[in-house]
Amino acid sequence: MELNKIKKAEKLDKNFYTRDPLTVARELLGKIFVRRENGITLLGKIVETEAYDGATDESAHSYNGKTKRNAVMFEEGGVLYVYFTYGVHFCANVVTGQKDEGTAVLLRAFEPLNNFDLLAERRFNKSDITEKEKLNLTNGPGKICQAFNIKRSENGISLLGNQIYILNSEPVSDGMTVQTTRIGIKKSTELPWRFYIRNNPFVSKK
DNA sequence: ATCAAGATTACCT
DNA sequence: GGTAATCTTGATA
Repeated sequence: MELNKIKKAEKLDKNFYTRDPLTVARELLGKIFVRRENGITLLGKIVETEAYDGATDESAHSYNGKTKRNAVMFEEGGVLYVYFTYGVHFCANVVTGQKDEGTAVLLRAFEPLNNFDLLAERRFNKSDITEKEKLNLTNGPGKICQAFNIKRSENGISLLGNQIYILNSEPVSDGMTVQTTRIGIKKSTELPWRFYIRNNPFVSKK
């Protein structure tokens, strides 16, 4: 079965994460995000990402330097940066680069691969969902965190541990990769730092 | 102490 | 297409 093959893939290592955020954002497409809790393993294929770089990018949380909120973003690549926004949602980022650079990749959408009942319970308070609702499980940064139970307590967690990590996969070809401008920001809107897999139905927006 | 804004989502017309 | 929901943080005083 396909899932068994995925589970045997290798965990992405430190060297993957300590590169620049644009490269990591591009290469994270197609990789398998793993969330383990209480013996349950949730799997999601990463289909949409955005890069943020505090050095030049006014929309990055890290642009104005380190604060209590964004401190994790300044750690060495390979940890998870989780923040709370609009009083409602959490968003999860993969921290990239070297220590004190303040770079990260926002995880914007997954294609869910297993445990659809649990994901549906968390998102819609029911396990039976329509095909349309299935597409709405993890097609946005806040939805990912709700479905995969990522919250404050996961901020700063290492991606090299066994609770949350990412598995390698075949690279997504250039032809299947779309690079465009980011969503939901008001500054640095011209930067083409968003990546998604072409024609994937779980991407948050065309 | 006060206040505005926010890397969003769901629901309304 | 418009907007309410809901709360934490960081800036300013």
